[in-house]
Amino acid sequence: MEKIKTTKEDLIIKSLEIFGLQGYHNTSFKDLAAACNIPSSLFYYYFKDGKEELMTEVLKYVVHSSVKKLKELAQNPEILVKDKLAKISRFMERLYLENPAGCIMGNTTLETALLEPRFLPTLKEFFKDWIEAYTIIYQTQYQPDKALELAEATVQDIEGGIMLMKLFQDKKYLRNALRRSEKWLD
Amino acid sequence: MEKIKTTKEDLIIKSLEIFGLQGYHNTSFKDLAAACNIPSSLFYYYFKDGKEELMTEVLKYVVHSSVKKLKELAQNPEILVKDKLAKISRFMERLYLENPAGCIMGNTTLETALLEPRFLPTLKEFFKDWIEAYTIIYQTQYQPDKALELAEATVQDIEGGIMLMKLFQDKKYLRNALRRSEKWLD
DNA sequence: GTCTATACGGCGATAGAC
DNA sequence: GTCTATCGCCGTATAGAC
Repeated sequence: MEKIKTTKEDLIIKSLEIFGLQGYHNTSFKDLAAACNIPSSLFYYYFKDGKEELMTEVLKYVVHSSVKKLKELAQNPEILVKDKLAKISRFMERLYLENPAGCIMGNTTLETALLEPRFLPTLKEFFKDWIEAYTIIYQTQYQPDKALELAEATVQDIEGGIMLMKLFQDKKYLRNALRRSEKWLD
Repeated sequence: MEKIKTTKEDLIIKSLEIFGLQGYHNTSFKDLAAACNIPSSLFYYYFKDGKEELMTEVLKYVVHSSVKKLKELAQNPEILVKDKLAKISRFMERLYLENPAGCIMGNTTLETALLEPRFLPTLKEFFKDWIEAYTIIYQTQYQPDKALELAEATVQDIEGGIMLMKLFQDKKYLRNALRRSEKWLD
């Protein structure tokens, strides 16, 4: 019988949700503590530098739980190229389509890129890896330069789609972007 | 000799700049007051409901000073269709290419769409008008449905491009999006 | 219209008991 | 590891003199 205890990862996962919904600056330890059912001071035991350190770990968690898997999928030689794009689209739909927060990495980029240098490396890694995953796939039918441009355009289209989806509460913007991303291969 | 006095529009324009750089929640009246060289309490004379009302007027100002002009341009019968797209691209470059804040409407959408219902109508109007402007132009060579989809894709591509430009400090993302927007016509 | 002064709450952060 | 208590600061907002 496992002892039920607070783990760092639990705090990160719950904080991820709250930061996604409310944004970084607008979220207080009181909000996070309420969601985690702990006193807010306990966060300083796990994250001694406070909110900035917590958010850094939240962003790193997102990188490792999403975009790293995307890259593995893109590099997997046992999957047909056409199927890879379909799988990535379904992965995106699972991540974003039912998530009112949208993409926390996009949110945090626009909110903090000019203000919090500590988040930049992780945010850059996220988008770099994401673009790389698409580039790998597009390279099977395009020259490297063209594949990179298509990958960048796809990521931009998707992030813009998540923005419009959040604003208009209409899933078509993300769905259409994913459809367009698949259209480049056949 | 005009008397130098504080006008509501001066406050709005200066606040627009600060909100763009720092975000809505992270900007205090102290920040705004310092930038405007007035005591922060004076904002309550011009905007009795405080920060929320000020931001609402900032967003309305952006709609009227940018996207409304874009629509006029798109509808102007005296300009060649191909030139319209080039003019819009140059308009976008002027607005965003040298602006570290990026697009305040995109920033504010991601930061507040779930939290501040008062901003939603103006944010929606901005993106609706922007998409409409492109739709009008694309309709000269495409069916209405296809023109709308191209317009939505263009706006998504540009907003995603502004995001990546802000993150990587590289103008290519926006430039490429604008180039792609022009590629659909000839 | 513009200012000074201030109330009041909430924030991040720390100390220290258990 | 987890808790209670608390500190000092900064946020929005208001009162009222000029």
